[in-house]
Amino acid sequence: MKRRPNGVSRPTIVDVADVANVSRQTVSRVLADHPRVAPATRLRVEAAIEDLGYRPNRMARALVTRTSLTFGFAAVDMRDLHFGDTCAGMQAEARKHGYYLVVTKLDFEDDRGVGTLETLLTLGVDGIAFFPSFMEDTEIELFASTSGCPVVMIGRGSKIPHVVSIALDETAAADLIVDHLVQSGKRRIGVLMNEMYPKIVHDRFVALGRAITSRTDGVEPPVEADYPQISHGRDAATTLLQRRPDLDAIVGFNDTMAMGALLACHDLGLRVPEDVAIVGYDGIPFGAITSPPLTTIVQDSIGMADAAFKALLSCVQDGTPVEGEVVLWRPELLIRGST
Amino acid sequence: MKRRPNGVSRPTIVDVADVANVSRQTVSRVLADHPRVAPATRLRVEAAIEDLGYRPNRMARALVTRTSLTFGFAAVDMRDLHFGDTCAGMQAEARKHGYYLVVTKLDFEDDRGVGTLETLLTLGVDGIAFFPSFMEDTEIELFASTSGCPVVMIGRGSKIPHVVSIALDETAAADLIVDHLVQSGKRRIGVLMNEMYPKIVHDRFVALGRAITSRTDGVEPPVEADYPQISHGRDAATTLLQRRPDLDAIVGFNDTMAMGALLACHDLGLRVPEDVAIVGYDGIPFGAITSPPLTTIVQDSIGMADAAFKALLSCVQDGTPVEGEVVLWRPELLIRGST
DNA sequence: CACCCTAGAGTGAACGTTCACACCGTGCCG
DNA sequence: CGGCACGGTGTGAACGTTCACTCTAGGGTG
Repeated sequence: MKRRPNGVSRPTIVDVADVANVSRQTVSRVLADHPRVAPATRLRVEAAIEDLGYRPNRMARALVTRTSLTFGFAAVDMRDLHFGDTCAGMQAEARKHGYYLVVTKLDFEDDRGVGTLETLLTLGVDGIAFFPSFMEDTEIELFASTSGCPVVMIGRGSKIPHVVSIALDETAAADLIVDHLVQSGKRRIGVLMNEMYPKIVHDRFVALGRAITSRTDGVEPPVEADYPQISHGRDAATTLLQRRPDLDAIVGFNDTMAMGALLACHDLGLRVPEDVAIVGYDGIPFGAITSPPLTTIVQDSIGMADAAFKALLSCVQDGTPVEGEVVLWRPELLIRGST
Repeated sequence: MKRRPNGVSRPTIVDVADVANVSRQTVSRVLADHPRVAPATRLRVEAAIEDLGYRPNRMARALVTRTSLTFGFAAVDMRDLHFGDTCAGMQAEARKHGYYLVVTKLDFEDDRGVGTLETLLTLGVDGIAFFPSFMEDTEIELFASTSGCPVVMIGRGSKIPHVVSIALDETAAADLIVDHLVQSGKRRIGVLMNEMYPKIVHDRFVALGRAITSRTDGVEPPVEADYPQISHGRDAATTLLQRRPDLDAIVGFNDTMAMGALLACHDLGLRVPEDVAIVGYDGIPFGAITSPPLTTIVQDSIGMADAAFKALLSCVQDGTPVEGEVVLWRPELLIRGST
């Protein structure tokens, strides 16, 4: 048996076999619910398993089956509620299908995140879902093509070979926001980004820029680009509003940033939404209880998680290689008091 | 090489050995930075590794070394910011020491969580840290004593054999809160709990009850116990305040619950803190931006995470069995506008 | 010159499991 | 009654790695 730091050893399949007076293979068959085991034998084996408190070693199993029934999930920060919800959604789905989810923080310093994904591979996961916060598309493609397992990217709608991309339709989302703001009479729209997720930010920023220029044609300088060095939305928004006091609307990269902008407006004595309207992304619960409550683009994190899991599962089960597919998610604008 | 669903195979140590014209053992020595390898050979092996994109298989390695350099972490919900911060802290610490953290959701339905921890074991982790949301102490003891690896419990200060407990000093925290409320002239204190984490709730509830009875001696019915069926603090607080309109203070199990109570007061036209004072636990960032901002017991999630990691690491390195130790964390009351 | 030591490299076994195959006995069919 | 199918079980090999040991060549020492 296995000797471990606390002095206890875990029994192996051979220990069970000895107790039940059968061969390892018979125990293995019982574990796999194989039909050709005599009922009496099965009972003896099950008793031995119970007695010894035996649990199969998934690593040894994975080594020979080349399948660990484990998927990897990686994001920069699980406390971000959009990432967290997606993670929880995948976890639930995995559980339903007998899979296990190994979750890890995606680390910028670790080769922009590729190193983290590589580590997941060495851990033997059967597939990987991740948010591409820092990685270049070419890096992702290289990783996916050498990974030996299906790879799903969430949050960015680029078409990358060997990768399934699941993402919000940023163009549609930007259109929803800008249409709404323009209808509310807003014309000078500022955009508040966040350097934490440059790759996701980029698409969103570009989409908003396009939507703004196309809607507010020539009336006013259409967009104020801002990649703040400071992560906190409050400071970023304060800086932005001091530099551009004529702004009448601010779109935050996510709800947290937008809530920072809300505070900045309070600080500066600006009324929301009369002086400045504010919009966020994600639809986190806290956004409902700010004053005024936050207008936001709701992301269907659970739906995306389901789609991600199913993509991984079908690849693994069919053995079909991933071809590079983009699944766009339809955004929904939840209009509340801040606009 | 390894055949996988996307048709790509990952090279093994033997592939590297073949390319570099050495034996597997020599490659293994290069990987382990063994001194007795000729410089020329080392270079050849490193080139082969780079060429093939080889990464060692941690499962195979763990199988023979009986060490995976991996710790498991489990909590009910990573989106809870206290759990999330602790997780992030452990992840950072693990990374520093060359360890990998496998994170998982603790599932009530899975044998009250024990099943989840068992699965972590079958995955081959060298140690486990977890929040004991549903498990009975006896179950935890049984698990720990048969686990074969060090086990750290965070969030509950029970002395359990074979388990290191790291927890907030609930008595001290309750004293801080109640002293402060009494000094502010409050006498009828309601307590708002949350059925999601019954085991943590219990200690907190008991500590608050003791503190309240000892401070508000006989003047008024001292404590209103409430284990709401509804998880949302707003509903729970509304119910509580309708049933006990005489309450002049509410303590929430965590900041999220307390924020719900804040909303309930707004709903009912009660002024905070004049009519009802509100206190939470955890010190999450959103608590700073409510109106009024939330008074709260700050938990040092990162410090606890460090302590948990170090406990696991020293057990693994020294091979010393865990004896059952309780580490209490000193609470800090952050007084803001809600009291 | 015999001896031993050491640097550098390789070989078989083991970790805990499953896969492919072989084996044996029994019952049914022709 | 011979043959065959099949239920039930066991055995060797393999998965990818490291450990413990062995081997070889060369150099220093007495």
